[in-house]
Amino acid sequence: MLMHKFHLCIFAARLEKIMGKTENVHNCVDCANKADCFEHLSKSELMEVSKSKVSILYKKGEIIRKQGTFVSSILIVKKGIAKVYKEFDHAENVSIVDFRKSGQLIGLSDIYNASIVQYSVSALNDCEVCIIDIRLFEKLLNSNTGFAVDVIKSINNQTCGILDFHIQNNYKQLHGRIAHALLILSKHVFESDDFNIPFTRRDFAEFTNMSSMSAVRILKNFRDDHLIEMNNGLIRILDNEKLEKIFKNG
Amino acid sequence: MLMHKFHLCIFAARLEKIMGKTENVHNCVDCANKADCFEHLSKSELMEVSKSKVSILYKKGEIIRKQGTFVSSILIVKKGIAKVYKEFDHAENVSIVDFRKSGQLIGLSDIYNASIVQYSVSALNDCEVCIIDIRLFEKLLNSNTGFAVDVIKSINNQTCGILDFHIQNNYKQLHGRIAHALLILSKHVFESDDFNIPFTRRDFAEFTNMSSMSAVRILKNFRDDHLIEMNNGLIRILDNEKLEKIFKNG
DNA sequence: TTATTTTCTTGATATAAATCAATTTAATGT
DNA sequence: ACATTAAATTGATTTATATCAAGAAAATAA
Repeated sequence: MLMHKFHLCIFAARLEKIMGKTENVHNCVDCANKADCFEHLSKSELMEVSKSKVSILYKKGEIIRKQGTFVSSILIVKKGIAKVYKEFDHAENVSIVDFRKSGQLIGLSDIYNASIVQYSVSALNDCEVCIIDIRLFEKLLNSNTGFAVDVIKSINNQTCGILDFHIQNNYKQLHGRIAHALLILSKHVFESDDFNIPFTRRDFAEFTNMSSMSAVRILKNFRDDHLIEMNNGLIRILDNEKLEKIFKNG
Repeated sequence: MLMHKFHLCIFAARLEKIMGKTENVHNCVDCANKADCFEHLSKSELMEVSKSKVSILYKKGEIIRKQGTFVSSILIVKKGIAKVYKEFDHAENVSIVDFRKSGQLIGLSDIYNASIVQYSVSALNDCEVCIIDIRLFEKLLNSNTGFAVDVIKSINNQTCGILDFHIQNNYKQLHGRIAHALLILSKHVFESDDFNIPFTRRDFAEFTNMSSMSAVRILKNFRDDHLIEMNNGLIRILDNEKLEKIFKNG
């Protein structure tokens, strides 16, 4: 039933694009979830974005963008949390690169760089995503310095954290890695000490580069030691300081 | 003796800056090792860079930029190869992030991002480095869209490769990692199948995140199997295909 | 040059983490 | 509500890699 409703939504959005409807339901000018860099666009530039963008709903687990396809757009997460991940060996192995939430951009690293999508993206929970033609995005970059500067800011902000996470991961052993992941999730992704989200043991494993059995064991350790609580999907951080300590000590 | 000469060089360059000398020996307009993004600057903009930049010589092993200090400049490698690395636990542990060579920029990821230097940089061999005030760099970004676009291009180009290397590293075991490192060094850093450079076993270990003993063992394996040759500092790749295979199979 | 420190090398041992295997629990589709 | 598939769990075993230790070689300083 829900599935059905969902497909209708996608269909409607796609139809809108196909039909060349010039007025979107959601107007970029008044959008509350605008990415930071769009603040520097003029009203007319925003109108141009409004006219050419589409907004799509993705159901939990759906693939939003597939590694290896041609780059054609920049995405902006409006609702939900998207998971950015790298596939290896024909998707047999996966490494989660980052998470993106409301107001955050996806695909910035493809601009003027690769014509091929470098990372797959899927919906961790139900997501609403705005899709902007990359040619429009690049046109705006070429005509608006304030915008370009803000895009540089966004890129640096994103990659700095990601690279750091993965480099640190290399240096830590399992307990430190899971502690790190929990801290990142609570402080930067969900921004709360408890979060109810379909974040599986496997996601933990793919985020921290370990086997899912190891992730299970360590999460169990943490639960036994009352550092966290885990009940049917809800994760709650009970002892931030101890997690920080475990993270720091490797 | 050489040391002495070197210190004089640095001193001269620093003196030049202090004295406010308006003509540098090396003029940015005619510089052959310009970073790509400088190609889009006008002659007057390049003259401005020329006037305010300094060119410094660093001896093999010297620290060019130290993690944790305040960001004040963007660096351009003119000669030699610089090593960008992250320090952990008060520099007891180190992870090499990237290498930069002639025409490549250092510090792009700090622009409009962190006020604190994120990675240390040292000279792998003798280096000549141009130092540009970050305020001038940011001023140019704000006034020249072509320049901003080229900087985005450079940033994406750099970070894409770095992130990929480190994510893949997490997934591979020792042989695969060393093979990967050798391929990166020969194809992208030194751009030759043999290179004579002070690249120690420890550098290999810090680049691929393993103990230096493991690096020694695996390099020995590779030498015994005639995949590489190593004699007093010279490294020569003998069998690219086999290395590729080892890299791919993990 | 000799002395001294650092890096390299190798074997033996310890340990962390993956893999294998088998069961339980939860999620999903019909 | 049932059947089916997928995810979580746990113990036993194996494997990869780090650590320890001690000597050789090389680089650097005196």
